[in-house]
Amino acid sequence: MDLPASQFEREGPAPSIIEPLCAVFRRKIRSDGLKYTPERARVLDAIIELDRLFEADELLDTLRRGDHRVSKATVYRTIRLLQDAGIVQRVLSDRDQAQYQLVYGTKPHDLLIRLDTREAIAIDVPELVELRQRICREHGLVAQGHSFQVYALKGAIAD
Amino acid sequence: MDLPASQFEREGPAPSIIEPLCAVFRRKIRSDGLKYTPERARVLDAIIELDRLFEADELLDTLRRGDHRVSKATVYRTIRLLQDAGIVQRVLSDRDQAQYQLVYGTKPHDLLIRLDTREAIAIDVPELVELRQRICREHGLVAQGHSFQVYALKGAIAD
DNA sequence: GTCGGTGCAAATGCTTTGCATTGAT
DNA sequence: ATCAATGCAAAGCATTTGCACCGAC
Repeated sequence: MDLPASQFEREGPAPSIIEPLCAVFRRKIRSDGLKYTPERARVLDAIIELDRLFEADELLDTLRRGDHRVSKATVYRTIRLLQDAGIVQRVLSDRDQAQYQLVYGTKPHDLLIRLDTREAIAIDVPELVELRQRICREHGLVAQGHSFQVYALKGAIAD
Repeated sequence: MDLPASQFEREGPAPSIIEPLCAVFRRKIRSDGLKYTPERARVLDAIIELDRLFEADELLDTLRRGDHRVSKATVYRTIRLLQDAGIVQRVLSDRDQAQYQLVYGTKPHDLLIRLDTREAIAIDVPELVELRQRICREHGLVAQGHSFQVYALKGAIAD
């Protein structure tokens, strides 16, 4: 597991436990007058298979292991399409490579991250919704989502 | 400087309202057997003058407006030094250019980020400290820091 | 006088783009 | 048959690095 991410609440179509993601993607692609190609399907498959934060690079590696190769250019182009479709989101990061995650149909995660093991534990902090509303109101804005990570250690001194 | 995916409380020397930041920087630089040059001083000045999240680019622009120019290479090299000194920290971001902020002697900043303009506003949310303590206690851990960002829009529908 | 620092330009490394060919519809 | 998609290689950017000269100590 790697560094966290911003999670946004989704708007738009329902989470859809029934409809597979690839179908959602295909529908969106076609409704834009574009074509649903095997390469695009494979990129999405690789993302689903990875099932965690990913970088374009890792996707490329995963895809290379398959029978059919997908070019770097297509991987980047597909990531962009998936972002436009609301299926993938670029996450906040302090690394040099962009990081993405699958977000379609997920709730926002708040994370508790162990600095020693880098383990990330999903936590539920309902009061943050109210908190962020209050903050936004004070600035004349409307909250769309949030990201909260707590960093911790086992048996440390501070705090 | 790898860990901080976010905002941590500083350890080490006191926040120092008396001692100017440049003096802190100079002391650190010299204690490492390095040299405190006018260029390095000017970069730190520019950061202090900007007084907000910044990108290397903006720093360069600010510096160009002055009489003495500082090269791009030196700006990047100095940012790295300032990170090592714990004066500047790279922040989580989903942009293409890295973003940094002054952190020396400051409390962790929580951020309010406008999704439309990408503007990041530092906010103070003191209750998060207590919140994170509670969360950590429930997991038998000790909090070391946290990261909180709220994403918002002007006059949007949701929330 | 010594090293380390600076500016410049070249090199990197991630990401995007132009173009000729291929393929989904 | 059409028009978008693909793969490749080249181009674009942000950032880093090599090197000759410069300056803090």
